[in-house]
Amino acid sequence: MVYLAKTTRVIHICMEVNAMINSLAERISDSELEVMKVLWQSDSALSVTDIREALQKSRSWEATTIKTLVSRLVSKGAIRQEKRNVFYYSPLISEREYNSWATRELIERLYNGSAKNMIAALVDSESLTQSDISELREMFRVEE
Amino acid sequence: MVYLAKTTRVIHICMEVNAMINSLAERISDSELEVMKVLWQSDSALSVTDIREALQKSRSWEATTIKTLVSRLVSKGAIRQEKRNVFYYSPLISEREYNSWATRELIERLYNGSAKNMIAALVDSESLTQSDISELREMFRVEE
DNA sequence: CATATCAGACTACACCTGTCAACCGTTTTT
DNA sequence: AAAAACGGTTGACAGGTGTAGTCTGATATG
Repeated sequence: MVYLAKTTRVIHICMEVNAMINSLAERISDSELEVMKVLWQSDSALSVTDIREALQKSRSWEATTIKTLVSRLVSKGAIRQEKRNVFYYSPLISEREYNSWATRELIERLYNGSAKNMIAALVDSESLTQSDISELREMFRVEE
Repeated sequence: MVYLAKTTRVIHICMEVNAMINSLAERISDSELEVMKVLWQSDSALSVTDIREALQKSRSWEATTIKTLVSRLVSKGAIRQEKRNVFYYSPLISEREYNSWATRELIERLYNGSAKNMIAALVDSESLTQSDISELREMFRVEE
């Protein structure tokens, strides 16, 4: 994990570039992820209020809590803020990228880097429903 | 994640029971996992010294560090200690169980609970090698 | 037996995370 | 214009994590 204590502007820019190039050097925490999901879901940038509104149902967070999460995501280079009247936030890393990064990380951590091992484990831990399996079978039949 | 603010003894016992029944309510951290892996690899219980020896190559941790990790794992109910001359430790949760629990958790977190979505993502992020794919195809052909 | 060694307990400390309150300036409402 | 509401910044605090030092009692060794 990379620690960026006192980020100067320069370092900040580097982080952004970095985030774009190899998608994120730091983990996104559970709560932060909730915020990311909201941003990913929206096609335009959102303000804190927007985010809060979107989360109303699932999480009853105070506005400050969301603000904190958002700030942390900015420091991590996961999202970008853009000043209009108010700050608007949008992701710097796509859900797709993040998911596959995180999945890869898990595979590294637990399955010795072998995706196949993971899938095999899923199959024989009976975590897959019958319909999962048939869809997967379909998928692998078509894929070449 | 379950937070137990002021844990009373009772709650603590519940946690332990819980850990045994449905294998672990708390996450195992990265460093802790290294220790778990060593224990999983061995068929007999190990002392801290044994663990340290096994980790010699990969991690140059001080003995106290390992002891700390081991203690934390004991509190979490992930391993058990057994007094001989010295304490010997062995897993309470199997690697298999842990892996599939953690994988499930990731699927919940990122793929809306659908294992199929995760696998699909892996496939189209090109994280799978050609040989992974053929092995998987094999696997799904045989599975019924 | 005396000393050197070591295992285990306790403590520590910085950083991360979850959650929020207080304060402060700007914008909107009365 | 005064008051209310809102957005942003700072600070906070408890619990988790990475990593390790110190102390104390047991064990091994001369």
